[in-house]
Amino acid sequence: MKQYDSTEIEKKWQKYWSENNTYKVENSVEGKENFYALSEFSYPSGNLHVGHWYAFAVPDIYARFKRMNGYNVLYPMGFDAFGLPAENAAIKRGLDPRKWTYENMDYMRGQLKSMGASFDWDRSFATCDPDYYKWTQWMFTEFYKNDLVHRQLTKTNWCESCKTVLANEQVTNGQCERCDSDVIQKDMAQWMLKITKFADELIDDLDTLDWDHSIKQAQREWIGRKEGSEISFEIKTGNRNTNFVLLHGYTGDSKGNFFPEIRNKIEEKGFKVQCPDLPNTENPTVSEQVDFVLENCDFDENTILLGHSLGTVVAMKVAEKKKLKKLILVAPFIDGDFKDHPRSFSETFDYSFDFESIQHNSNKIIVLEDINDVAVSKTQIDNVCNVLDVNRVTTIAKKSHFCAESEPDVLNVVFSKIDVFTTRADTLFGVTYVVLAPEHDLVQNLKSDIENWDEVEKYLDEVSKKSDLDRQQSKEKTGVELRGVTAINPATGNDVSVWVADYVLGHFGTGAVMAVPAHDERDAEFAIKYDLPFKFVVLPSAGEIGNSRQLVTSGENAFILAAGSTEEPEQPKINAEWNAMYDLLGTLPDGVLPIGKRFCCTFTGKLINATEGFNAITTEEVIPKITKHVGGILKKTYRLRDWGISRQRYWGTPIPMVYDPEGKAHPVPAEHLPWILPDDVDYTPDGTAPLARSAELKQRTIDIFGEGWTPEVDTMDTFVDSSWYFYRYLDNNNSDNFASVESMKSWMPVDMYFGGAEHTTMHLLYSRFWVKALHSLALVPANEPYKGRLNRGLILGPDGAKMSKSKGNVIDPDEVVKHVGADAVRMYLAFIGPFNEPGNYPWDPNGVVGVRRFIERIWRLSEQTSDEKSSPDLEKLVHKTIKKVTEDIDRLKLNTAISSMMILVNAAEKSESISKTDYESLLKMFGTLAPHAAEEIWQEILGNSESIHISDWPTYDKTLCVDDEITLGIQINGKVRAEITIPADADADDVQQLTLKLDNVIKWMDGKNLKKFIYVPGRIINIVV
RNA sequence: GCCGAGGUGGUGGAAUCGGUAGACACGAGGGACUUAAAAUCCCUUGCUUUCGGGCGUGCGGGUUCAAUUCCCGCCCUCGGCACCA
Repeated sequence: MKQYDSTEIEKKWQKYWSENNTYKVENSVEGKENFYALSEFSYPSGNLHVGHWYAFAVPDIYARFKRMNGYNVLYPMGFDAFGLPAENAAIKRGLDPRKWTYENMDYMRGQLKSMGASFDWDRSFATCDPDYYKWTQWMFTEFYKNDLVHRQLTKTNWCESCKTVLANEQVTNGQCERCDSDVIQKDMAQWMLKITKFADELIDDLDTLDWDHSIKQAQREWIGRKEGSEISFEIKTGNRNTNFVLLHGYTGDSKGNFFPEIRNKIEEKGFKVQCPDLPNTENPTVSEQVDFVLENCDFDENTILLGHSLGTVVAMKVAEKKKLKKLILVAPFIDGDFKDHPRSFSETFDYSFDFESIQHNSNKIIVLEDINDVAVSKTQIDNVCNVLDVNRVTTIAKKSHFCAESEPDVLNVVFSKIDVFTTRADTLFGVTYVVLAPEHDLVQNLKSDIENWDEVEKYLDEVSKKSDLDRQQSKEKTGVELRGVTAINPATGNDVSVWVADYVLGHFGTGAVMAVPAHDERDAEFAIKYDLPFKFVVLPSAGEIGNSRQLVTSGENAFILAAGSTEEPEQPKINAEWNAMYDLLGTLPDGVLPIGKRFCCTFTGKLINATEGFNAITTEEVIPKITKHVGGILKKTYRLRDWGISRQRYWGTPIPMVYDPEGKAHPVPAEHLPWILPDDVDYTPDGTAPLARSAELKQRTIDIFGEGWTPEVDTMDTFVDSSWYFYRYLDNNNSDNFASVESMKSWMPVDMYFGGAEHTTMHLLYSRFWVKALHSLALVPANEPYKGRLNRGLILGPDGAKMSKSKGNVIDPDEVVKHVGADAVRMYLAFIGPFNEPGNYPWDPNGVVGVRRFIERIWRLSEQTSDEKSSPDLEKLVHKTIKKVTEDIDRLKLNTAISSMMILVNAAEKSESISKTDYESLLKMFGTLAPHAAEEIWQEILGNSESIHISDWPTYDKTLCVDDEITLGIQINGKVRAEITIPADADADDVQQLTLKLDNVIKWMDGKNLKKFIYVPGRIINIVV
């Protein structure tokens, strides 16, 4: 018979399938249900490795299984072709990234075809095709129009080596995940996608997905929803003599909406506020306004002077002459350089200032800048800051140019309060101090009130020198008190001290915490070190003493002890604070100590030796009550932050935005999409965006939009490209839409999505967000992309270590295919371990040869086929095997599916012959794993004329899957001592009689009396003596 | 520290509504065929043993006629989160 020549037949059938369109998929087929199987598409790195085979060839087995089971199966393939590695590799080799990428894709397509996978190549595409990124850009502009995208000045993760911004997900332990160099924080204007808007949905909708529990859990933790309260602590600064003068801007007056909230607040607190109507507001001259203020307003060294817009010019002129406590400049300027403004102020405004006097007279100067300001440019603010030593607060106003009735950032500068986030509002009565993160804006804003500023500044300096990693690892807590600043506990009205310490993180919650050392270990540590007081909150609760931990003090300090301390607490004493709590809760606390130098209470709330007779109340009940009582709000916070997608790189989707001469951003209209990536660019990275160097892009923008318009020059994070690619397979030639609604309705959501575990909190989360965003704009029917998800494991080198060139343990699949054939490689990878559980499996070169042997045995078994029926035993085994293989492939337990086929082949070889029908059943199952060999046998040896891969899956006869006779183990006192073969439906009494007659049984019963006879049909016999 | 998954021969792994632990394969040992090798085929292969048996699914307890499987307490590995208030 013919030898099995894998190289020859694989080439032959790959050609045949391609010519016969065997794997062509229609969007719908009469009488068939659609099934969308998807593998994460690949990056065109230039060469296929074993991981690609595991990712694509093994799921192909499942796709074929579903197809033969009557589904219309889509199993597509494309390329995620934009991105850093392509660009870096291209730079290294001095090639054009475009050419390099497309050449790689051509080469890899050939390699992918060698897998014998059932991809429908007509549906393929690459994300760098203008036809594709046109839609990426279109979606982005739709998001922009619907407030799902905004531009923001943010601290970004910057990799100095890659010269680009990284997403949080791309930073591991403060290092770049690609090149391991330290990531630094850099302030940059970034385009942000508002993923946080969907944070709740992204968590809650996980419940509707058929994913592994641990993948869902990882996403939940990544999003990191915390429910708690946001509570304000007012700051007491200055004294009763503090007074305010507020100066409005051009065309303004003291009524209208000139900071009404701020004026109310000032008055509420009993401070004097003067808010004059400046004369001639429609057409002012600076001298008349300044004179008016000097004549009509009272100033002293306790005056805080605030000016807004044109009012800042007046304010500065006033400050030349008056000594002030503070000068607050909201959107200031010191020149009349306004474009397109109805009035040039240069005519009547004198822009010569005596900056030295202003500086000298003003104890402190604060400048507020709105990054979206339409009236005052960044350059104008820069000019102010260059000549004056100011505290510059850059922010986003509620309304451009700080024109809203309520401008919280202005209020914050005038009247500071500390907003804290806490999940334990029930411990509010136990707050003994408040801590700000070193990055907190207030630290700078309170500068003039802080008596020990030198010390604070020194501390901030030290902290800024620490890397994130250092900060995490430093064991000892450090911090500095802000002397002269006091916060007020809103629950008690008591003063508490304010500290700055780096154990509070700037990026979580509000960047400030209320410290409750008695109920928080970190606060306790800090309080002990700096000798801060402890106050304990005990709710009358039904906690158990067994779960409790005692707190005892020694001297002034408190320590937390484990349960079981024998210290006897003294009788509780209720003080004023606890009475306040009682009033609020309507029930008396169990008890509160300190008494003398000893404290005692529990974490769970049950006081040891508690006064009896109080109603229990839970933390959950208390939190909303206390929060409401102090005017706080219940709030959720998330670990997840908005997704910054701007990259200062060349090889990516251009962000389709342009800026008008005022610098305001506009989306590129749909008719100009795709907004083509220019190719007249020197893309060598230098930290600025390569697109800024394109003359063509600049000219194109001017030609389309007009003189003075400039293009956005950043490109998008590649995770954007891959956030919607699964739609494009459905309808990849559609030029009117990214995919037709009908095609999305018939295929989406993806039934089974195969991919790597590393994407759990990146691609998998981003694309879920993307689909939800599209869904919220009614652009797609379903609101989740993937119904099923399977994370695959990793294929390790033969030494059990991760494959890497440096370790020399890399397996080249092309080499192995040459040696044993693609079929053996596919099957080996399926056999290596369960595909439905992500484990890491070492590549065993002998193992793949063993699988090749199995393929040859099936090949040779074709000689044993006969027109006669198989022997009854073999026939039964065939049906049992069909049942087992069907169930196992369906569950993606491919390893046991293969093993049961091996058992069948072992038995068939020993048998005289196997019926042609039975052999064909085996061959069909085998064909999912080894498509080429199966096709060759099917058509060339067995003489069938149609492809085996479009045949129907074999069926099994249930009655042939059960045995008439079964062999059971016999246990004596739980130990297996004998076995017996009996009819499957044997009567229990008969079984007992037969069993007790067996020699081995008699021997092991050793003459003892039978106490109990247990017979579990089909399972076990156990004799108890 | 918190959350999740897991720990079974020399190796990958099988068997979990509690019921003969180690299927299948790799490796190893022995044999057949061969001048020889490759290939192929057959046998053995958890450890131990005085050949009766004893011990064995990370460790220690428990429940049960019976535990890899269920319960309690630990240890270890991997993954996620982490000075998260």
